[in-house]
Amino acid sequence: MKVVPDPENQDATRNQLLEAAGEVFAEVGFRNATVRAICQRAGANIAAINYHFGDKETLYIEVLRYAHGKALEKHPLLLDVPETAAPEKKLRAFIHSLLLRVFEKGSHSWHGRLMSREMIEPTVALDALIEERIRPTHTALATIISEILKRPASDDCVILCVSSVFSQCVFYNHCRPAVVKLFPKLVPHDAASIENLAAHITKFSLAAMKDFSANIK
Amino acid sequence: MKVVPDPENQDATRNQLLEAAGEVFAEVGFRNATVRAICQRAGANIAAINYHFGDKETLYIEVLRYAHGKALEKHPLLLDVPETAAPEKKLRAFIHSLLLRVFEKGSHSWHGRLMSREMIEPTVALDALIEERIRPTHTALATIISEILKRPASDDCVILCVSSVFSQCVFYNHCRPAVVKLFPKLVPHDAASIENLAAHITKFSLAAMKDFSANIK
DNA sequence: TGACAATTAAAACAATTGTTTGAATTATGT
DNA sequence: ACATAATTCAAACAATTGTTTTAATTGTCA
Repeated sequence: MKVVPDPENQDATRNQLLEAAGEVFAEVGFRNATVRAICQRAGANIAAINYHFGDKETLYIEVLRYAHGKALEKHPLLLDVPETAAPEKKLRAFIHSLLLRVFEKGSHSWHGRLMSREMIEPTVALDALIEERIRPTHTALATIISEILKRPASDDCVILCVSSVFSQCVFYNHCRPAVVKLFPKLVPHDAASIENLAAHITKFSLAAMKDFSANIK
Repeated sequence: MKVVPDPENQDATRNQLLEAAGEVFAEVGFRNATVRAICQRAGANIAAINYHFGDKETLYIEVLRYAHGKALEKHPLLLDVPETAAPEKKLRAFIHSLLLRVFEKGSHSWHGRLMSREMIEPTVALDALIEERIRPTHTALATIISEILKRPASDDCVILCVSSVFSQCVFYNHCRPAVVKLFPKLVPHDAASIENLAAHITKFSLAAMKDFSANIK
């Protein structure tokens, strides 16, 4: 029987495989990633993936789930903002948190790229990713914007503004190579510049929506 | 010696390879695309790619160049707007043209996806793509926004707004699977709905920037 | 027509892929 | 300490990859 003596070192190779696979998948994509490269980076044997996960595809699905949990655990949807705060403050916190995930520098900087790849080259893991991760994020943003525009969250106008705000944040995830090449100084490099970018997107969007709620009859 | 009797049917297989390769590369990416699948779709022999292009990578570079030319030929940067028009009208025309390329339905609908892939998984073709295609596009947009904000095109504020506008358009290129799944009715399906989306992005951005130019000292 | 270049065709090549196998090793419970 | 389950390991497997080769076919000009 399996006993659980030390949950820390439990399944050590399994966790190392998840970490290594996350990096490799983010670097070269699912199909281009070789199990040999992953196992080598994890310091494991070639057969380790099939033993612990069954096959390469199951490993990929588990990696997405793993990265998902780690990312939201580190940067919750809203940072330090009470539920009763003004929607404008919530919007700023939401944008800031999303940008922190986009520009994550730590050992899990690969999880953003992993999501971008899943958009461009969907796999069987996409549906779960959308339902478990992206939809809750959009719902949270839609709630905030619904308050700002004073219209129901299902309103076309709210949905369009959600996309407008969201797109400005994930833009740096999907077009990083171009942004780095065209506007190097636009790419945040530390916490302060991430906050600056969050300030711009917040200001830009609030100004746009202020005009919206004023002009719409 | 090679003679050129009929420039239409000249290099027929070569063109068929370019078209077929464009579709396949857009569908599954460079590494996942097999020369067998491309040649089969082009109705050519397995060895045709190596004969006409040398190798698979050269074919890919040629495909990007080919798609680039076709796309801008069909949808110029500015649609039916004179050089002397108001910058607000130019902005609307620019956004509309960009969205037309993003939602292109014709036989070259794959070229947008090809660009998205190049961002996520850069190849040797990326630098040329940025310099020959993306930089001119951004420069055109920066000129328009520079007029609207009445600030030099090199101003940080202008650059940030260029990104804000641009991101709202290409968002539908990079996150199509999620948008289709989360807000199906948001995805334009004909010329009229593309124009509606262009109207929203234009209105959203103009409202934001109007506030910008008013508040910045 | 006949010689020669251009193109197409089928087959085979070497390299790499994910996966499986079966033995060796380690850890665990009594 | 022993028996048993869990895990690791090296080797090999079958399938697929881009490319090359060599012959057949087509087209072109003298």
